[in-house]
This record gives sequence, C-alpha cells and structure tokens, in this order.
Amino acid sequence: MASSRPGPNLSRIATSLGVSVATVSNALSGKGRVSEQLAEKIREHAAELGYIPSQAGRALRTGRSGVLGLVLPDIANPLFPKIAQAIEFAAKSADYGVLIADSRGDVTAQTEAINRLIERGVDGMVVVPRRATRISASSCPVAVIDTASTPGNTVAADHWQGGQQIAAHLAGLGHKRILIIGNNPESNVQNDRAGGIRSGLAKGMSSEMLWIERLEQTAGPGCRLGLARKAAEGFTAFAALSDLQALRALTELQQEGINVPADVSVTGFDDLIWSPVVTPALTTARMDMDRIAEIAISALLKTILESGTREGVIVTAETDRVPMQLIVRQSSGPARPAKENLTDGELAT
Amino acid sequence: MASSRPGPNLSRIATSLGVSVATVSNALSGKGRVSEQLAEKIREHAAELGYIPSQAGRALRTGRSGVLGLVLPDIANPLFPKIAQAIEFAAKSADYGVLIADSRGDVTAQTEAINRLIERGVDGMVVVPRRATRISASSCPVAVIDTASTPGNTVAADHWQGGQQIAAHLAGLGHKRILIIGNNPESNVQNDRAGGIRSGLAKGMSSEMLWIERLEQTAGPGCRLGLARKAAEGFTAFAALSDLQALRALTELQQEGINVPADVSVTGFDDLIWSPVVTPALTTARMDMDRIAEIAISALLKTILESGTREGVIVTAETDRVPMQLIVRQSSGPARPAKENLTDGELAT
DNA sequence: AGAGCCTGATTAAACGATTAATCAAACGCA
DNA sequence: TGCGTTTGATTAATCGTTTAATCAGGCTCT
Repeated sequence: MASSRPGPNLSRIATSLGVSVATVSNALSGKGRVSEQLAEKIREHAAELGYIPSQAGRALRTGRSGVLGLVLPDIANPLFPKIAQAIEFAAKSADYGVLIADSRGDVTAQTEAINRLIERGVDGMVVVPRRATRISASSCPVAVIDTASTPGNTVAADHWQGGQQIAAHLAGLGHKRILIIGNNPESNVQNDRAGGIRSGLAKGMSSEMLWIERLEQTAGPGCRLGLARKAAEGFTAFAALSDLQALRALTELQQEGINVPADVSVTGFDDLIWSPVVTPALTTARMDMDRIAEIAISALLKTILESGTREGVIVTAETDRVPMQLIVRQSSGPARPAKENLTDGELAT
Repeated sequence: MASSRPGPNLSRIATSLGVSVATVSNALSGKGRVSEQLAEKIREHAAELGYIPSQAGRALRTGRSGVLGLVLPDIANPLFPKIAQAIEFAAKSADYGVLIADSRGDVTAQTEAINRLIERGVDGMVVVPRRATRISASSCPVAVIDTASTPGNTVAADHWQGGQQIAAHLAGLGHKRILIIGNNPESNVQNDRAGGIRSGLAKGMSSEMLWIERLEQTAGPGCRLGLARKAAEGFTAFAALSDLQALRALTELQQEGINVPADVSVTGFDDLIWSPVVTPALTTARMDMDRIAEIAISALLKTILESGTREGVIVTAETDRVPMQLIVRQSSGPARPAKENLTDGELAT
C-alpha cells in the first residue's frame, strides 16, 4: 500500500557507491565540498539509474514547493490560452510548475481559488483579477496582471498606449467619427484602452462609446448592436476593445451588407486566435504576453528567493507596463469621403 | 532562511492541547481510534488556529502528491479553456490540484512535458494528445482524451455521432451538396467528425472534402478558401469540422456578398466562445466537456487509489464516448431551391 | 615538531504528516 | 479474582532531502 516511489533515491545511490547521502546530495546540487572526481562519478551513476529527486522530500525540507499558482477570472476567457502558455513557459524556465485555479463564478470563487492554491503550498501566485476586484495579499507573494490603472498591478500590457496606437492608425486613414465598442464599463482594462483611444484622437476627430453589456440588459444577449445605423449616421470606424467584440461588429456589419474595409473600418485588441483567419483579417493591437509573463514570474521569484519568510506581498516590477504592438491587417482602410456617407445615411434612414 | 511555513502544524496543535501528534492526526482524518469528545475538541482547536496540513509532509509519507497533470497539444488551442476548466473542476471536487504542461512545438515537446509532470510527482495525468501521437504509458496512470478511433483513448466526445447530427440537421433543411471543411487530415478527431457527417447523409445527398492546411501549403496561410465558387457550383451547406473553420468560412462568404443562411448554410463544431455572438450565430455541435472531464478524472482516480504501485497504465472508463449536442442557431437554414443556385452559378462563372 | 588551516568526507538533525505497534486502563465474564 | 477483550491514547519509525556541525587527515608555516 505504501506505494513507495519506483525510482532510486539519494540513499540508494549512496549505498550503491559506498558514500554517504549527504555527499550525494552535495555532489548533485554542487553545494557542499566534494572532490570533482567523486562528484563526477556520482552524477554519472545518478543519471545511469535515472534518479529523479523527490519534490515532496525537498519541499518538506526546504519549505518551498517549486510550484506557482495561476488564478484566472474566467478560465473560459479567450485570452486564457496565451496567458497560461506564457506563464507556464516562463515558470518552467525557472524550474517551477504551474497549478491552475479557475475562479469561475463570483468574487468569492476567486478567494476560494486563491485559498486552494495556498493550501496546496504554492510558493507564489500570478493573479489575473476579476473585474473591479482588489487582491488582498494572502500568505504568499502575489503578482497581479491587469492594467496600469489597477491599484496593486504588478505588470501588464500598456493598454492605454495600445489605444493610442489604434487611434493614430485610424487618424492616419482619415477617419473622423469613431465608435468605441466595449463590453463592460467596470473593466479597468477596457477603460484604459478606451481612454487611450480617446487621448490619441487627432484634431477634428470625435468618438462615442457603446457598452455591449448595457445594451444586452434591455435587448437581450446576442442582440444586434445597431451598427448599420451608426454607419449611416456617419461613423466610419468601429474600434472594439477586444477582438471578440470586433468579431461581433465585423460579422454584424457584413450581414447588413456593409463592406469592411471599403465602407467602414473595424479594429480590435488582443490578436486572438481567429483574428488572422477571418475575412477581412482583423487589424488589432497585440500584447506581448511572453514578456509580461517573464516579468511577472521573475518579480515573483525574486521576492520568493529573497524573503525567506513567506509573507503575503504583492510584488512589484521595474517595468509595470509592456508596449502593445499594432498589427495592421485588412479590416481597416481609408475612410470614405464624408459626402458618400451622407448619401448612405439618407438611404438608410 | 529556512522559511518554515507560517501556520500551525500537527505538533503545535498537539502540545497546545496536551495530546500526541498521532491523536491529532487521527482525529482530523477520522482514521484511528479517538473518543468523539476529544476529536471534536481537536477539530475545533485546529479550525481556530487555521490549521492547513502540509502537502509536502503528507506527500512524503503517503507517496501521493494529490496533484494531477494536464497535458495539452497546444495550449493556445481555443478549446483549451473549456477543457482546463472542466478538468480543474472535476479534480478539485476530489481534492486534487491540476498542474499544466504545454507541449507547444513538436512531438518531443509532448514527451518532455509529460516527463516534467512526472518529475513533479503527479499522481496521474490527463493527456489530450497531439495529432497522430500515441501516448506511451509512463510511470503513472494516464487518461487520454481524444476520440474513439484513437487507440488507447480513455474517453472523449462522440465526434462521429456529432457529425451525424450535423448531417441529419442539414438533411432536414433540404441540403443536397455539402462541403466539409477541415483543417488537418491527420487529426483523428476531424476524421471522425467528417466520417460521421458522411455516414449521416440522406439519400440523394453528396459531400466533398476541403482540407485547409493542404490548400494553404500552396496558396499561403490565411488565403481565401474559394467558397464563393463552391457556392456557385451548387454547394448549399458548408460543414466545418471546428468553429474556427466555420468562422473563417462564414466571414469569407459574407465578404463575397453571399448571405448566410439565406443563400447557404454554415455549421461548425465545439460551440466556441464566439459562436453565439457572431452574426449570424453559428449552428454547431457541442461536446459535454464537464462530463468528459468527470469521467476521465474518476477513471484516473480509481486507478490511482486501487493500484498502490505507481504503474504506468492508460486507464479505461466504462463509457468511452459522450454524446454531442446539436445547437441550432441562425447560420443554418433551408436550402435554396436548385434552380436559383443555377442562376447564381451562371452569374458567378 | 606542534599549532593552525584547508580539504573532503560523514553524522545527525530537522521538515510535517501518517501509521503500525505498543501500552495502560477499564470492562466483561466465568 | 483473574484472564481476555475492547477502548483510547501514545511511541516511534518512516518517507527523501537538505544542511549545519563535526571529524579525520594532510598540508603549511613558524
């Protein structure tokens, strides 16, 4: 029943070579004082036997599990794959494992998820917080990835700057009236993106905001956004705050017989999986998740290694925002001259 | 530096109450022989102190880590969120944690990912195998989620039956010529879905296959699929083997001025995040991931608990395929009468 | 030559939980 | 009364690793 692990352990290697376990441990970790010849012999023999150190034994002794937690607001979020991938990659480079915890549901679920991770003994965790949630430092270091305007944010994409890039791109194409399409006004990320767009508008440009969740509260989920009418009113660019909303806008426009990008332009954020393969491919602003993850993880590890005592702090990094990259594809093009829009407007109304 | 965990441990509780650690352990686990009154007192005191058992200590003694691994072919896969969410949910119900491992890249990366998990001491793992990969049983129980036709598959959605549902749906709408759109002919899942569709075609119906990756090898990634021409040739339904391809088809058709579902129908698979929000919303076949995960995890846990010895087996479950559910939305509708298609065909060619 | 100093190894004590083995007391019963 | 059994608790070993403390030689230097 005891199901003792199959592989060899330190003492097996030790007795097999006629040395002490401490020497083997030292040889393999390169820490104590072991002659180079003996060390080499030990390493060889260990490799030969296929020695795998017991994480449990090590964790018990060192007080560190070698595992980080990853908490996500809603694991079904289309952004999740990239985040998880980047975090896992950054963690494994430092020989850490990643334990996932989904906080599907309400805010208490987020707290429960965090607690579960702590019970599992993670050395630290990365939290992508639920909207408008503040992470209370628990009993281990925490890195928060959200957006610069979130208090306690460790590192994130520079959503504001991303918005500015989108705005500059649209300005360059001659667009004057921009409809910004967001999902939820409580999202810090979306507000920063929208703010960035507005701040980047050139002289003579104006914008209006459309929050989908508000609309859906009266019109029902999955309802039309009424973009054809907006186009008729003279909006020539639809800047969604996420590719999911951009996709929704794009298909609705196309369904109404409005051509993208000939008639109007559509842009998104995040460069999600479908962005390059839809027709027209989406112009979008991409975050450098690999870099964000790298910064978050290294800040986390630094805190973990330095502070021996497992205090619950929210770690900080030197760079707290990573620039977004504008990806120009086919969904954005030159604005139609205003007069034609007027004509369209007359036809549509 | 030793960074001893902050919370109380068994011996702290024991001395604090004047009993032995063994008694405390027994009281909390309900295993040994402890009087009900004392047990109650111990439980109370433990809760009061906020006792959290050390996973490391427990793992070291019992030889079980309480952690399962999840290996995914490509974590960036849009299906990943649902899988991870379902697996994590099923695992946490059984008090297990989930460690992720991305096998981004080639087949060797998959093996490396599996090895990393084993080094971390997982008690078992769930593998969604890379295309055309056979999982060689390693040193812990493994559950494989792919498709029924994959040798060694533990449990999966009944992709074949899902295909039949799609076919039946299209047959009911009067479609005669179906274009099946897949990504990669080496995918067992896609082949089963396609096979299901073909097997479900009614009398007088015919189908043709289009593999996107093959097309892209000559025409370049992101190229047009030439669906307008196919529509002109008389195809009235486009059955994609995944919602990602369905989306690609839908937007391409819309861009060409072909109306969905008035002119042609489009269906997909998986009910991915965007399916309900695009216009028209996608008709698709959804897998019951929660149930699949539940079956996989329970089969895994059964093997783990039964076989004390950590052997590397691929576990089996009583039910190896879970029915898919057809979700009918707006992207599929009655087939246009053949003569009109002819007219369109004349116009287009 | 003896005191002191490296060098290269060993000893032994943790870390925290589980669990088989043991033990003391109380109880039942002839 | 005395023997066997049950109950309720303790003792002690164990899992595998790390690491401080110790120790035996060989070496240098005065």
